[in-house]
Amino acid sequence: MLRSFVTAVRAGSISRAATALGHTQPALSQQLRKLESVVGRPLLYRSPSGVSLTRAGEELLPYAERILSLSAQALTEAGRALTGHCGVGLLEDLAASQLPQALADLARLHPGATLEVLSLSNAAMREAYDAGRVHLVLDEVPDVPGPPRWTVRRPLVWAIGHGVDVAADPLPVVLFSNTCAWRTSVLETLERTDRPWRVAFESNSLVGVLAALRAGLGVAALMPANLEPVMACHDPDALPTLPDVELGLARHPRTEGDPLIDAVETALRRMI
Amino acid sequence: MLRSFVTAVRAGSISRAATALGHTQPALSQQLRKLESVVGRPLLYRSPSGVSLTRAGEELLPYAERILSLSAQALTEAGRALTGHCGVGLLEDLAASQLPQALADLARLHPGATLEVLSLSNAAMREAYDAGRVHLVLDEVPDVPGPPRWTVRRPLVWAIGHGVDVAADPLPVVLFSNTCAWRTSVLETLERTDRPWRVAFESNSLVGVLAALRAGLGVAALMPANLEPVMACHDPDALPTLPDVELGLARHPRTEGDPLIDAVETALRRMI
DNA sequence: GAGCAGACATAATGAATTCTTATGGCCAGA
DNA sequence: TCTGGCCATAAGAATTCATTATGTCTGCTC
Repeated sequence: MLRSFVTAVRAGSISRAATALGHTQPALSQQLRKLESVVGRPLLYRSPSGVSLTRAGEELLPYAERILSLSAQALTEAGRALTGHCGVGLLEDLAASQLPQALADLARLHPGATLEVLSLSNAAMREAYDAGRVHLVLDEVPDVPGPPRWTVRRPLVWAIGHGVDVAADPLPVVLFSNTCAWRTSVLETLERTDRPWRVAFESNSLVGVLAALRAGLGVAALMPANLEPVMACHDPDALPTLPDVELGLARHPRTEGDPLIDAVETALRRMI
Repeated sequence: MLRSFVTAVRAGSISRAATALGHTQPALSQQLRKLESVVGRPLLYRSPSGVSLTRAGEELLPYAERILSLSAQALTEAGRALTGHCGVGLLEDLAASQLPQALADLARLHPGATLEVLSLSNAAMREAYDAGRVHLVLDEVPDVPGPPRWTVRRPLVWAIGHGVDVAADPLPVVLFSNTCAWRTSVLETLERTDRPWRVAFESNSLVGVLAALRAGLGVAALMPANLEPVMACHDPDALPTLPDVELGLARHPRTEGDPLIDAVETALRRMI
């Protein structure tokens, strides 16, 4: 039931979620309706182009994801008693999401294991990976320090700073100043649509970008997980649609067969 | 499925859990068996006197409780957008359990509300309650500052300090030094069974008691939620069985009808 | 503007899962 | 030895769940 909800939101449509889950569209449609009757209010806006979250849906989503991740971990890991150490390198945008919390849950389930999450610059990340201090790296595909074992595509969305006029000309844009791989693709998107823009603020950390948004300095491209609901852009035509980003996971070859690293890897794959 | 597990553990037997959930004993028996097949290892020891936790069961239990509490809250509270303030007074043994975490989850679901959890001495608690700074108090029945709206009975269990010999004569006992209502009932139990004992350590905080146990200073009576698995007493005949404690919830009359206080109260009732 | 494609809703049938009733085994206490 | 409490198992009944088959709406194309 919660799985249906989360999948539908991620897929953007009930039909796609249904095929993703290996079911039919009416089955998902019923499940979602039932979930809404349990909650007592609608969770999704239905439109001929797909579904989008209502206010109540936005509040439920993080809890649903947390519950699913806790369940999956508790049911598959309980009593396995893994030990060892695992270093995980994350893209900063992912490190700010609820992914580290889920990793913390996993660590608590295995008191004999230590788990370390860090997000570094590309160069430092590669160095830590080569040195064997970081065993798993989840990052954008061009930047992963090794052949990706699997990849996922995630969308980017616009975040509108507090009080910012979307129609402003030129458009004030808040950017990551470090060499973020989608920095260029965002700017290319703006150029291609002949939209005048200016750099309103640059920061080399996500919290800096979020602070600039809260201060109303401009708009920025973020992953949905880092988007505060009040900053969501509700008019799809106001700004050009952004390209997806492709994330990939690299695993250090020396860790092949390590049960703890296996567990962390499948946890990451499940939660991303 | 998880609900069956948690209820069975709390009830101490599958049959009692079944009636508590309004089902029959074979139904629960099947559910638990299925859960065990999902996890891949046994969660409960079955005996003609009831059930007890295996190692894997002990690990799963806190996660199961967390998942259930998150689900219940997310499904009933999503989109209600409560505001206001609620002060909650807890018995120290409860404040150390996972109850505050669940209250924190509730608070996160209502960004417009503030929630404050504190545990004070009986006198200070009553004063805060009378002054209206604390709106809900969950404590032992003799100590609640007002007529309890509902009560629950919870067992006490023995915690064996690290390396302590249960057969020692006299038995070294670690006690709360503040006027804990079950201090006397524990000592009465020992007296009644003609078991010689001595006070090995007194502390006025739970962390002090736990530290003394870890240091191997003696045995102590705790609520099961605060019992670290390694300290569990596995031989039911080694020490006399302890009486239950009766907890009650008092609610300040001025808060009647407040939706936020309503939500917190039902959350407490559900999780205790 | 007619037709088409994609997306969601609804209704009814069929398949699974889940619960119940009925029964048996096991251990403890009288 | 008998009785009562507890758990396990088996088979039928009931409920839930998913599928197939439609219908409606919107947006897009010609």
